[in-house]
Amino acid sequence: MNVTSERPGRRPTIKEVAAAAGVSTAAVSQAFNNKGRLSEATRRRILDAALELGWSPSAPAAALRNARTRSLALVVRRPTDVLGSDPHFSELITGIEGELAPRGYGLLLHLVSGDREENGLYERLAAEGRVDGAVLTDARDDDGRPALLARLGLPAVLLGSPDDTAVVPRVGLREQGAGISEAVAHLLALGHRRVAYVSGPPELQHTRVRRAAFEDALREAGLRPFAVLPTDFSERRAVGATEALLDAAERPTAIVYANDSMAVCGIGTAQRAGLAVARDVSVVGYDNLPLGSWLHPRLTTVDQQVQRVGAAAARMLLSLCGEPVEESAPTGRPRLVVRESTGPAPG
Amino acid sequence: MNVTSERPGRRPTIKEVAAAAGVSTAAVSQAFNNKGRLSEATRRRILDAALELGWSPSAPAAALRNARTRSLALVVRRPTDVLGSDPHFSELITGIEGELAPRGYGLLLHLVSGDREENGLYERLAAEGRVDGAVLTDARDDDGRPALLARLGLPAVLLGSPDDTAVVPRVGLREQGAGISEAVAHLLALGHRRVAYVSGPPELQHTRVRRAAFEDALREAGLRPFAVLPTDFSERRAVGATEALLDAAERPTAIVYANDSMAVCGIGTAQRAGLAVARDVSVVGYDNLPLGSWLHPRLTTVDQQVQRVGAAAARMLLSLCGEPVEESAPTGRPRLVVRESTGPAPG
DNA sequence: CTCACGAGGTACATCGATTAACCAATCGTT
DNA sequence: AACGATTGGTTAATCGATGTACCTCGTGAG
Repeated sequence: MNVTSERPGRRPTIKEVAAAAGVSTAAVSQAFNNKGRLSEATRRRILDAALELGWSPSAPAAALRNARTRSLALVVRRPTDVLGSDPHFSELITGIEGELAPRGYGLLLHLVSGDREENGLYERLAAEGRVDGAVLTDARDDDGRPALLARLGLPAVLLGSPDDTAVVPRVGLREQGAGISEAVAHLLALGHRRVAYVSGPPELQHTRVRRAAFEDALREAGLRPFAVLPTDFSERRAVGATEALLDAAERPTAIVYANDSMAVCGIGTAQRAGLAVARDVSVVGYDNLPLGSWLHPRLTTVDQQVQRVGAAAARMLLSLCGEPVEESAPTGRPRLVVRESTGPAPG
Repeated sequence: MNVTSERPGRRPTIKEVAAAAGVSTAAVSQAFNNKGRLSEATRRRILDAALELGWSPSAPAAALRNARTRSLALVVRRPTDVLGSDPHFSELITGIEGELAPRGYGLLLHLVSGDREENGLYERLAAEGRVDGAVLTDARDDDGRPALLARLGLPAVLLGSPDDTAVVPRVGLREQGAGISEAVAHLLALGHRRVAYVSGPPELQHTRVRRAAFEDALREAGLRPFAVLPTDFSERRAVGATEALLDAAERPTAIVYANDSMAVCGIGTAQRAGLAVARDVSVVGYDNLPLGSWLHPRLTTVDQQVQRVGAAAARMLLSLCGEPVEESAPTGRPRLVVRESTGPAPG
């Protein structure tokens, strides 16, 4: 461990490694990148010397030379209120990082509050050459980001219904509506007839998909939604929507929420109103956050495997960046997880 | 907008800007860094040309030249089970990013599962010169990271009880135990005498601090803890500890948890056991996650302002990296937030 | 008139790694 | 023995921005 004796902060350079191994810097580079032609003996000697000195190629130098930084951007849009986004993004990041880490890639995380800020950030990241690509979340209708990123020449993937014909490939589970359909079927089988939906922000694409699935599933059973209330995913709106529903003359016997966080708010609101969840009113969430199973009653929800989708998105993006990765689309579809927050329709 | 006509992906370089402005590349650099001596006229001409071409200095090139990347690392250790860490880190990241973004810094986020992996990662980040510094979370007893980072010459701050004499400065609220003391006082005032504590992993430093505060506060009232049960912050252990406590012959009338996530699990467990939280058993959490106020009953908890601490840590670290930032220590101390999960001791 | 000086810029080396082009042995072949 | 091919490397240019040392004017003083 003579490493310890080195003056801290002084990083060794390729030159020193080359000197230590008695070769040229080119040889060192070749040894590390498995290019060129080196005898197994010298290759080993070089790697040993590098290990001894604790050397790794300087990322900025390599990035400058190769025009590739080996890091990807994830920009998280965090509107006014936090609700719902957090655990979702944690899962997503877990999935992404799982693919990046073993390949030596880094994830550059940014939080923004709005449209202009997000776009400006992409411009800057591209102009500065800070990242090789970006993961776009929360596909919106009339989403300007794909075009922007295309113009910037920055590889990207968008999370949403699969569609590889688009400017920017989309990664996600197929049959996005399936989970909601299953949820409605589950409720209908329990005898529910007055079913309401508390949706997310209208501009998000998945809001439309889920809402349509909800309405279609009811229509096929010859029913109409009790109500469909849009929210901005904030606690205030989630609580407000729930209160409005529960205050109705003939209140719904079941409420489906566009995400788990709102469902939790809904459960709290119902309980505060003196109702027993599952017995008086059934609640269904969406996302299958761990949180859902801590509660009493445990939340019936739709699992959409955010983590696996994130991993698939990362692989797709890496592949777009020229990395040798097989880009396996995420298999399966959103699935209902029946727990305790749903029960037979009252009365 | 002749920018649109450019071939995508072809980033302009400083040379082109220099040519466009009719000056040397050195002048362009000086204009952007406010160094050297340039007339106001040429400076403006250069900035205009850069804007026109959409140029920003290449981050890798600048990093190579200056030995500073303008990005910081946050390594999140994510053990077996996720519980508790997620929302906490979301808050932390929010606080950090709020300071980094306006200064053009980036946050490189990594997830690791263990000790060796975390240390190896720091070695690599330092060796590759990928970051200028790192934020260390979850101070542990016998924590090897400060020494490691010092050896690597990588500036760092550690979240925990303030202590700027240490190898690596620590940033956090003062009087870390105050929140727990307040919680115990609150419970005692409500008439509770059998109070239990469900703690976090023993190796974490805050576990010891909070536990000591808990025991001290009870001792001052001439009482002893009903029990102190350690956990690993997992749902399983949180539920298990709660069940053990509630199964006891003379069960505790109040339980204090080392974080909100476990408290939520505890509430669920108590309810499942047929108990009414606040009436039959009081519950106190720690962290003041948004989640706590969605529940019914709303969670009484300790606010430790993770976001503000994160911001302070970021400022401290930026300052260590040579950035002109005033490093204001986070003011205040952990405070009890009384909501609905605590009530008078039963009968 | 000449020289020193400052204002305003420029030329060039440099950061560390990569790679195309090149070169010196060695080997097998006829 | 002579020659092409192969092996195992090396040399030098390059990526884009930055900073030091230097150069060139115009001006004011002596």
